[in-house]
Amino acid sequence: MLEKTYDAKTVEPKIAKRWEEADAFRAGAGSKPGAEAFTIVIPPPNVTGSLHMGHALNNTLQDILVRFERMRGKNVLWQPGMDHAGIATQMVVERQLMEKQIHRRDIGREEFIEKVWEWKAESGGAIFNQLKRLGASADWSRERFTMDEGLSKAVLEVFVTLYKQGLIYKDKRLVNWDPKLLTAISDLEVEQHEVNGNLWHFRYPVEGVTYDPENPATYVTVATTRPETMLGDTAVAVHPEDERFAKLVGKNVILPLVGRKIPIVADEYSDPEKGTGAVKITPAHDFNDFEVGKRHKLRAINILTIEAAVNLRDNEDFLEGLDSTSELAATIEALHGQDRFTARKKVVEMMEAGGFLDKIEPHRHAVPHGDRGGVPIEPFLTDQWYVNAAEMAKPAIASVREGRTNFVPKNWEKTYFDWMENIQPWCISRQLWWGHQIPAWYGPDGRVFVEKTEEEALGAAIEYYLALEGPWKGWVEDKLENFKPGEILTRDEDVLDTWFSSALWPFSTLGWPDETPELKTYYQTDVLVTGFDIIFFWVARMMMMGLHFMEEEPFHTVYVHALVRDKNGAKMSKSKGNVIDPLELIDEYGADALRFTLSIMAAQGRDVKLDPARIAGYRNFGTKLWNATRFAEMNGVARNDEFWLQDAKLTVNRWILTELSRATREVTDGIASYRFNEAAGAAYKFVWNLFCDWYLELLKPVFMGEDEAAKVESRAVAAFVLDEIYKLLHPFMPFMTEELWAHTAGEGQERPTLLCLAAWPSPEFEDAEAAAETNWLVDLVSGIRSVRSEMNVPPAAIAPLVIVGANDMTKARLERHDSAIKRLARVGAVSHEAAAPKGSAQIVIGEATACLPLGSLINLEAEAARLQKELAKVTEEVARIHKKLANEKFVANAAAEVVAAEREKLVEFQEAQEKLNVALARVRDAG
RNA sequence: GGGCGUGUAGCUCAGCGGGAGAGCACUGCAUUGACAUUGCAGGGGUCACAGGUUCAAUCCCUGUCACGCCCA
Repeated sequence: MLEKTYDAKTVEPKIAKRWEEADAFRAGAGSKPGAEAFTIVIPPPNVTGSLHMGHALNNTLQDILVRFERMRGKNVLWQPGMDHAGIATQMVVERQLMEKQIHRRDIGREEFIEKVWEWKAESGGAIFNQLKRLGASADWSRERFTMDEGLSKAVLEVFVTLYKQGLIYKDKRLVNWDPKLLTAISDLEVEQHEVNGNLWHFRYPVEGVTYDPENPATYVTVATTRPETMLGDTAVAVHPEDERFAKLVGKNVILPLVGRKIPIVADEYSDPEKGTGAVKITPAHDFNDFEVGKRHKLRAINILTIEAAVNLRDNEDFLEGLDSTSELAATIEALHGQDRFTARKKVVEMMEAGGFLDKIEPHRHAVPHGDRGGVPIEPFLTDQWYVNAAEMAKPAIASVREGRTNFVPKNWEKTYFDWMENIQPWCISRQLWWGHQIPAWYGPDGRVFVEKTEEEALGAAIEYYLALEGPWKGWVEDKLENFKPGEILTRDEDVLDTWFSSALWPFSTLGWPDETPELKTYYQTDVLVTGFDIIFFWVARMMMMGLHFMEEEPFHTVYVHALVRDKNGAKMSKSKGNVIDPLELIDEYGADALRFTLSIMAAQGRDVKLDPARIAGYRNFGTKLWNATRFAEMNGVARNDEFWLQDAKLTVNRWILTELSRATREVTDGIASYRFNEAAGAAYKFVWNLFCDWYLELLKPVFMGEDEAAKVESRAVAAFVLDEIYKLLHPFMPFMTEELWAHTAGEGQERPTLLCLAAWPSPEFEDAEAAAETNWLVDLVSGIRSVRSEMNVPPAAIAPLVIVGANDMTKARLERHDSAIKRLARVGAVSHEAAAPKGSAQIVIGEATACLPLGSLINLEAEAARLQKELAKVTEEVARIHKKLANEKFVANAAAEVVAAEREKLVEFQEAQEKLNVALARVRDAG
């Protein structure tokens, strides 16, 4: 016998163990030979990560698909794994070392990387156990990590191939530089933060005239949000059509504090409406200025160190072309080595002291911040490696355009296209230690050799230098003769962006570049389930890499789910303190309740606002099913393979089987079309509102009755329907359903298979007549209950039921369901009369009127009011439909079946109207 | 500024061309028999606003207002 309530805490670990021991999630588990493959690769969580609500939703949806397809007999692989999260992981380990006062540079690269692996072995991948607690049925035996040997091999292969194809190259450009983490980051890793700043207005004196702050003709005023960058200014730009400055174009101004002569150029970048209309140009420290600089062949003078401190002394770029004046010396003395924010204050002070500060305006603007380091990023001129993303995007755009890969919901395509069509070169090098070190080696003259191994690079280098009649030939020969070939090349220190390896995930995890059987079977994968926030980071890049190296899209469908927010719609964030920990929810309500809530709320195109009260509600749903099983068990419901469902005779049984078919179709279609909320909703309604509320209630009189054949049939049917319910709910509530499945195997019997490997239901049974009859019964019972409640009839009171105007079919139905009606509607003897007895409450049901002679219990006035209200409603309907049908245009234009349906409705409402009129007259008579 | 999305019951949300729905909350009644993590019954909505298309609009189109997100 089942316990009274389901205890998730004890059942979940037990079931998890059972799955594990059965190896139930192994790729292809339970499938027939030659079955169609179904593959999902997990969006690899960060090795430093722990389960948050986004993961919970993401993995619940994947698990639903995977469990569903597994039960449908497909050869399923859900490929799990993690990415190495270059910056995040390095930060974690560095922080640990700092606690021991160790900087990574103290121990060197090799030892540091060892420390990272140690950290990973100890605390990395905690998220997998959390995913298991959620019930995720991935093939854990195939877990992959982007830094694994195999995946690293794939990274090398891809890098070298793309380099040789000219799609990866090294370039000197402005990058987003994180001065805290000391690495370049990609555009996508930059967040814009609105901050309160200032617009400082500086006056730059025009060359050749005496500067006079009172005379605007002697200077140009520029406005800037970053005063310290003025040290690197190499021009002032004005709009070509701005007449105010027309005469100045071509002249020079003298950069205050520095003394550099810089030109005034005409460039459309300058916005006459903004600031003063003139803008200072610092090509080395601003992306827009960099472009202006290119157009006007301006110098780019870098005046910052990698830590974003001012760098002037001994800075050749800066000093070039400057006279060593005392002003310059003072500037260098005051600013060299100052942090950018300190320097900003000082520059402003010095400008003010020199009379060059015009005014300061408060100004709110967006400042780019690194998403990991959290400090403002610096546009910084460095050498980095890039992928020619524009070229690789072309086939990836075509795939979506031509429908070989589809976004669900479709509107995300637009986001994808917008980004892909304006894509910038992808900066893939990072100045970190943790990651895939770039397979590039530099020769003595700086020439780069890109190969998979150092040996190959060396081979290529030797071949190159020996063939070259130049100064390095002898040098190389010397190294070779003295057994020091290792000194010929120096490896590039940088590593690759983590997303570079993640982009290979759908095929690198399957063994590529080797031609493994897994690769052959499971690529192309089927659907990628992910949040919209990584469409750019990840989805787009997988598309590019998959198409380039596999010549086939990595997946045919991208299902994009929403964000999980708190119940007020706010994004969950640590700073707001509104984060809900899914593990706490699992502890409190069980994994099934959390999963069911997330899936029933996962409507396409809308965020999930999660209120824990909802989870409690869906936990109750589980309890309901649990108790339904318990009830069944108490009444001898058990699997009976000898009973042939088509032989069922009782209307209730034929009805529930019909409804089961309907629910099965709804759940199946819902999952298959990624409408998880509809699938879950259909299952919920069927189980609670049909199976529990009506079917089991209708069986009670059967089980308490004398008809043994009816009992045998009902036990068999109820057992069958429960089995099918477990299956339908299994993708949503895997733990409880698996437990119930095992529990209901039958005395001393075992199920031939775990539920997670059982065959998905297929709807077959249909009996429209049984369905109609049961609907009638439900209407009758509900009607009587309503009246009783409104008349305040005590539940214990039993009234006789008198039927007026019943036809033969209704009479037969009343007889068939006699005991059920008596029990559920709490009525006594059922009889037929020509007219309603005096003092009756009356319920119109089809062609008949059901009367409850309540005698003294009835309040005639209240009953009259009740009937009046109902009559008013029906009359309104009659009028509405009447008007509609009287409209010739409606009859002429509307679909024939719509018109027919309206006519039918009209007849029904008119009948009800008549009956109600009679009933009302009867009540008034009695009064 | 560009793009995407959302305004439906007190709250959270489905529905998206032909009779306004769910869960929670609320009100009344019910407690030895599957389940109080329950049952039965009930109250509650000019479906943001204004136009338009249509025989018919919560649903389609246009505009307005409000809110959210992404990109500049």
